Amino acid sequence: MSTSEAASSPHSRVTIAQVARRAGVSPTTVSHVLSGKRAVGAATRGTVMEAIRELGYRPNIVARNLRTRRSHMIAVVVPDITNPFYAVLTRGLADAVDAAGHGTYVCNTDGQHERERKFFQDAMDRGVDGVVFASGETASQITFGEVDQQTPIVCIGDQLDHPLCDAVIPDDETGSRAAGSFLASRGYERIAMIQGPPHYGAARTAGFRSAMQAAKRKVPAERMVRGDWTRKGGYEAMKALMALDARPDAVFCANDMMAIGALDVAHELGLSVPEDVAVVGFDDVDAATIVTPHLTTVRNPAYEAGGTAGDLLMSRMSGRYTGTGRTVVLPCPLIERGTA
Amino acid sequence: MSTSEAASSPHSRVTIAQVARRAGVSPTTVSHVLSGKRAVGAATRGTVMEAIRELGYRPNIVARNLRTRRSHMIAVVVPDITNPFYAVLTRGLADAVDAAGHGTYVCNTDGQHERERKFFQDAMDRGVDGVVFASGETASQITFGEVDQQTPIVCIGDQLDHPLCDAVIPDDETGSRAAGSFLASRGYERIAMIQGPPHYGAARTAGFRSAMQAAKRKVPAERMVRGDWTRKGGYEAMKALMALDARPDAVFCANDMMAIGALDVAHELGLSVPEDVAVVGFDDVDAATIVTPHLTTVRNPAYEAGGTAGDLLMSRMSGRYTGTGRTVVLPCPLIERGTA
DNA sequence: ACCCTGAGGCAAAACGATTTGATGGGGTGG
DNA sequence: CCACCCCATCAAATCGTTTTGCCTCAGGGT
Repeated sequence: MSTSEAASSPHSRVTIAQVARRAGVSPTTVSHVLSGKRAVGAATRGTVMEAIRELGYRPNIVARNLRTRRSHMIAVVVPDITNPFYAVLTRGLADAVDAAGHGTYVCNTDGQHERERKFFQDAMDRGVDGVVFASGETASQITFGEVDQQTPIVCIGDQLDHPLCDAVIPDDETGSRAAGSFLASRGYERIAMIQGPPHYGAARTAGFRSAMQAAKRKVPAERMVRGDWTRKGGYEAMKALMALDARPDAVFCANDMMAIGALDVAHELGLSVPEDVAVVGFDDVDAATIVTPHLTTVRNPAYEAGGTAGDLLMSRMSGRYTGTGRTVVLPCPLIERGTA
Repeated sequence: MSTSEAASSPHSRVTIAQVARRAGVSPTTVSHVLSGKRAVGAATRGTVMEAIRELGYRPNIVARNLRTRRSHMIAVVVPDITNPFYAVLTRGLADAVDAAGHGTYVCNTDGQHERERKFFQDAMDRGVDGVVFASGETASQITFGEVDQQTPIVCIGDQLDHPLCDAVIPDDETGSRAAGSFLASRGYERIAMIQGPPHYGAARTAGFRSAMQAAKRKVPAERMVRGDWTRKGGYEAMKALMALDARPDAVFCANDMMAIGALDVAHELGLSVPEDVAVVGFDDVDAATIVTPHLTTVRNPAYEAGGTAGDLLMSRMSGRYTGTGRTVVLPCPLIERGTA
């Protein structure tokens, strides 16, 4: 009894050949009714469909991938999925490509170059159809090695030199300029900035500087300090700032987590925000509206970035676009809330 | 600097056959030096390695997967990767299985049954080596259909009836009891609870009730309200609670986001926490230490849950364990902070 | 001398699909 | 009635590995 029916064949999956035999046709025909790549007679199609249903046939995707050289899988390599920014970005990507039947393979690099390389290689070996690279600002040639000319890559937040990979970059500079101008227009005089670590977040620093210059605010070196993107780093940087002789009356932070650390200091010192000191962040993570008062910040469009990355990828995968690397820049609007 | 051989094959990848030809051996031998499944002479091995290096050979993983019926890929299906709890869980899983060379394929279901099924099917079709299911509390038989007896499944937060799939469940009940007892021991009298939606989070409610009974606190029905896990839901539930004639002096919330919503209400009403009203949450998300005062809560060990899920999976995949479904329960310790 | 064993290697058969070239059959127009 | 073309179908090759069975050659024990 076990040979004849579907449910009774316990562990080996049904193959296309079995369906074909059952329907009294060749495997080719079954394949064609499934893919629709060639016409199949209505009667035959019916018989085949019937057989498929009866046997509970499910195509073996691995075999299909081998033959077609498409995996319908996209790798996204990020520093840490635990970081809300990257989680949202990943979700944006997933939503964008899901409809087309693509899965997303997530790689956490912790920002380590070694792991970035390893995962990139791994993704290539696995035959993913595309990779979106959002880890590290230095999407160097070295990371990718000799890029397989076939599989598209899109870098988020950085522009790779390679002509065949697209880039989506949030407009950090304009956003930061807006933040700076806003603070100046509010009448703050001694405006400081907590930057990212050396070699990181250069655009945010540049935008801020440009705004200060336009507003005729001097920014002495001691008012430009650095943090390591974390809450703790922001806390320490703010501490240093508040110990200055000419205490800043406003602080622009290169990301929200550091801004939250800065607010910790303000609370600790009994300073009221924004009266005694204003704070502006960058990213607009969820936590920005959890802290009190709600954080004024610049929105970093993570979800949209992931989405457009997916679109760029798919336009190349489908062959709809072939050509030199495109760059789409996303606006980063200022969001006024309670801290400035 | 580029190797002349590797670069000369412009777009088609090097196959094992080419390596074999170059080394003057058969593909079989190359495979054996790679896998070590059979002994290979030292000299031959040297020649082969050399050829591999020169040609820049990388094995085609898809082909390997087809033959070996292993994909070294694990699917994790969660409601939403954007939710910090699941992000952390996913990271725990990824870290656990990465060392063994397994990738993680993330599926967002938004809690919709339909998507849960679809992704589960999809994962199976793709030939993943295992799936951890952390979406929905109702990991029903229906979701899985007739489970392929081959590929292991582990459910997080729920115990599936199926005997062959393992479960890791955070001990919600004990944790909630601890929270309840704690509030009682602090002398709060009119203790309320904001539960999850109907049919969800039953264990948390049960633990709380048990604690109330042990502490001889009556909990009238109007003090047991429901939210939908969100901040907004918590806000509204808390509003209702605070409008009661006998206003509660302590509120246990079934998760942190609702607790944060509850705190919003307290602030809005000018009530001081914990003097006027105490609040305790559940989960210990990052935001718990961002809100002021810091949230007293019960820790939900997301990272560990993901990790042990990975371990359970791997022990089955390797054949180290075969047998009926195991259940490991993880403790949820109370973390005292500022709101109670 | 003979058997047995283990090491080292190869040819060929899977794995389960897709794709290509060929083939037969039926209609239509000349 | 023939030429022609299109539709439906099939057999066989292909994708790039792994794995199985077999062969040969050496060496050691009896």
